Amino acid sequence: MTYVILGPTGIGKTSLAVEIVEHLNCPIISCDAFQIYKDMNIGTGKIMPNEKGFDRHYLINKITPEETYSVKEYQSDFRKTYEELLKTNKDIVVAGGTGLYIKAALYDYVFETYEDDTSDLEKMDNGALYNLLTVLDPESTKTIHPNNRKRVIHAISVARSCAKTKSEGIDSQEHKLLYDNIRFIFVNPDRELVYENINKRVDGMFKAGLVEEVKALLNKYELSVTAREAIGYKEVISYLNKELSLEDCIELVKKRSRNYAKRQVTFFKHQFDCETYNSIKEAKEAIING
RNA sequence: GGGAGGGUAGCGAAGAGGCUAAACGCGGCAGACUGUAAAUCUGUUACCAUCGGUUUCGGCAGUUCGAAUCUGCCCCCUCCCA
Repeated sequence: MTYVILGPTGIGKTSLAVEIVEHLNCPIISCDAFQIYKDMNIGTGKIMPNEKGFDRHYLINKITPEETYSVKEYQSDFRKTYEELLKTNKDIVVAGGTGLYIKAALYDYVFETYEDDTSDLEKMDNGALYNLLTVLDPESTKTIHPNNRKRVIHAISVARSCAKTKSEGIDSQEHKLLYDNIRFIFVNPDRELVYENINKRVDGMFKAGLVEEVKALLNKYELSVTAREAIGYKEVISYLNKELSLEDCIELVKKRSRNYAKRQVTFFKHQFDCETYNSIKEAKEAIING
């Protein structure tokens, strides 16, 4: 059986996963867009080598903060390690907060390889972009909001450089799980509690030396566009650039983490067919008792 | 004690007689999601309700067909001079 543990940031998913994995004696595949980076530890809440369960983890510390990474890469990394582990393990735990990554890994999503320079598109305004999309891939126009530049640009880019347009690609998929025996376990505690945990956790990160970690990171690497998006990192960078006071920086990190947790809940709730539990404890019992 | 400026929805902040249940920002809530996803974007946010209705802009009393906006008194806050 594969247990996919879903839940908003800061509720203790990792420790739950470790307990389960110890109990089941099985590996755990992380699904986290930032724990995949080496040397980004404190801010991502990553498990460390001296902690129990570390050795059972896959897909953490896999790449360097200089590398750009996205769903497509994760999808292939995940499937490779998952299928390999499946050969020798009865159970596998998948845990993480990056919903899209999990979805793309487990469902029949297809990402075509392509290269396209979008600098011409970046210069256009939303209206013009949307008009262009209407010409190149009218179907996509139904699901992408005109203000969502990022997606409009991407859809145009796919339409002009791939064999299929984005909407055609999606149409040709079956929207089915690729693997059998998967249980989606969604831990969804009361909002108030989640926010409280986040606030405490962020304070803890700063006490544990987040600022120092970011300094060291900047020293050692030229951060990639994706790596520098991490909450907790981008704000500390602003602080180091004197664009923010320490106090405002901490508050911002808390706020963005809360907003993020909210979005995660929405995604999990609607994108997966899952069993929902109000607490870590309940989720754990549900898994262990079968 | 003298002078000046203020009190507007959860917070910040516009509005200076009808077009205002009240701009905008933040926060909250809800939602979308197929290549930056810890990203990007949308809706909603006095109260009750389907149309629609009810009560609001420190308080009270006025002026007016009509007041958050004008007048009087009162209560708070900030700054300056004593």
